[in-house]
Amino acid sequence: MRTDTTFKRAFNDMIDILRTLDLGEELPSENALRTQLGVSRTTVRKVLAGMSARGIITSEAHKRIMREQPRQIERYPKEETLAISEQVETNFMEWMLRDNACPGTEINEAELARRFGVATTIVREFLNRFQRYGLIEKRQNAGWVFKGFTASFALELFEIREMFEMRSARLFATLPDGSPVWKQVSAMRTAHLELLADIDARFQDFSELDSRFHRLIAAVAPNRFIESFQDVIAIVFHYHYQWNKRDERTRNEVAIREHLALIDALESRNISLIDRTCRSHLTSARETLLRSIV
Amino acid sequence: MRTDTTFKRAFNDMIDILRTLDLGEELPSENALRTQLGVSRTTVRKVLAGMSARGIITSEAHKRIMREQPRQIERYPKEETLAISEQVETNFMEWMLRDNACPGTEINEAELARRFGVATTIVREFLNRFQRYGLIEKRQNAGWVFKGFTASFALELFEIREMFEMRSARLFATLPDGSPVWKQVSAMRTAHLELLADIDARFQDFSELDSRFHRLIAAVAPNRFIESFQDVIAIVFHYHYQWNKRDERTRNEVAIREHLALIDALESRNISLIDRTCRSHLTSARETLLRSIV
DNA sequence: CACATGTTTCTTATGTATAAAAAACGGGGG
DNA sequence: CCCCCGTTTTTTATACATAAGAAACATGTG
Repeated sequence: MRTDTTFKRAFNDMIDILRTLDLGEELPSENALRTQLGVSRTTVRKVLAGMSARGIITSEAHKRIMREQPRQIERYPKEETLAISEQVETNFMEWMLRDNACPGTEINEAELARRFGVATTIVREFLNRFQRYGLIEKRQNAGWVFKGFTASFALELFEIREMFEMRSARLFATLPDGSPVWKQVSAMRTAHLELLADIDARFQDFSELDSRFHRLIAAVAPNRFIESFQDVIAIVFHYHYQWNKRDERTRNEVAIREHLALIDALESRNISLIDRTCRSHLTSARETLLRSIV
Repeated sequence: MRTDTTFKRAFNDMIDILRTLDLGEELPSENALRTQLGVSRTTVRKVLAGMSARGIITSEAHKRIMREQPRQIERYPKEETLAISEQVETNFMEWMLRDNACPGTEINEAELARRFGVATTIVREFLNRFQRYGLIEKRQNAGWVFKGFTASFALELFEIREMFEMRSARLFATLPDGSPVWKQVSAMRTAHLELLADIDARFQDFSELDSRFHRLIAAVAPNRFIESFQDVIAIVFHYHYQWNKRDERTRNEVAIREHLALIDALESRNISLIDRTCRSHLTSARETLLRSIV
């Protein structure tokens, strides 16, 4: 009943590993592969068996040899490497953000399960996890209510975000020169500059950089609740902007420049400058989001 | 497969409703009872059928009459009125806070299900919901890790709590005289004074009052993420202090006095006084919690 | 004896089944 | 036509089943 997405993902990854080997070369041990692929040895063995069956490697006694370069053709398609629970997330976000989904809509576990073609258990599990994002609410012995991806959602989200982010940014002013964080900040600046230099081609890479940037700032003083809130922000932005591409290039370019200003401010250790720069970035991000909600 | 806890709870509640009626009096309509009991009409009818079967009421055509006062004996025991998912919560919190459960302990869905005598589905569902409290973490394709009810958990919790609470408390300074909130604040003071007057007998009632007090403060400017965080606080305090009774009376009395001081401060609209009083209460609550963790 | 591979056992991810509860439907009386 | 009650349909809460994956155990080889 369980899908073999872990196997398929590992299989695809193994192709990349094999491509680094020469013909006739001996493969790493199962345990080494286990670490490289990040799966259990059981799955490693299944992958190796698959490679054997395709004639890509040969398994002699206690020895596996590269026989033939695997071709990209052999890869499993991306969809088959996603666990059902991940597909449900995508399906649901799409339903919510792209289709109808006006505030107050009742969410029906059974119907979603039918629509997505999965078991109710999975939908239920997803909704239970998704609850923490503040977009749905459960009613006892009945279904869920969708509260809407509304302006007030965005405002509440940003109120918290501002509290958290200002708290972390301010802490930078007190960070000693020797802290390893400064190196990461500096690397972050480089990454931003590189993206900016090639913005026309790479503007879509910003989303991931954005998330990494804000996580770096928060990580200056770890707090599990703040980190968990960043998951909320990440998922909201990821999916929302995935279906709202308006002005994407401009939007991202503006944000990059704001990030660079904030990096300068952090390095200056000037607390009032940090405050101003950080708040202005958040205000601008909030306005951008609000404008795109309508 | 599903338990009939909703029915049993409604049945017990119905006994209380029937006790307000005279013998021979006609019962309210099914719809009216539905609202009073907060369940579906299906369940109301099941309850009525049960009452009929016991001879407590008679059902003539389109008319139900009180026949006999129900006795308390007829009540279902409390345990049978709790949904399995609620029992699992209690069981789990008990396992976590009272039994072993040191940081890093691996949590095994299957084993917990066996231990609690329930289906794995339910345990899984519970863990998924419980994840947001920041005490457990999931590892892909494997079990969960208990992060420990540690000092750092308490510190992180209180860092957020302070941010949120100070934010709300400060807003009181700008609240107009006519705001209905002031009535609620004043009622809150009365409730505290009453509890204080009878502290020796009622000190255990504080926990619930505490939660209501902090929710009232937060409600001055509703934010779903803050409200959701208060659930975290509520559950942590509820269960933790349920098994840590040391100094309970003193602890609660101190907190009541701090609440009263905060109420005075709020009413004064003096922002620096509010700040000071609020922070000092939170500091004291934090220290109390830290002391009880050891 | 350290580490690699082969084998067995246990756990998780996901589907299916079903009683309980909710919701929808429908007829009848004031 | 609105509300009440009887009936039917749909959905949720919970149990159980099973393939995939992880972990534990066993055996072999340099």
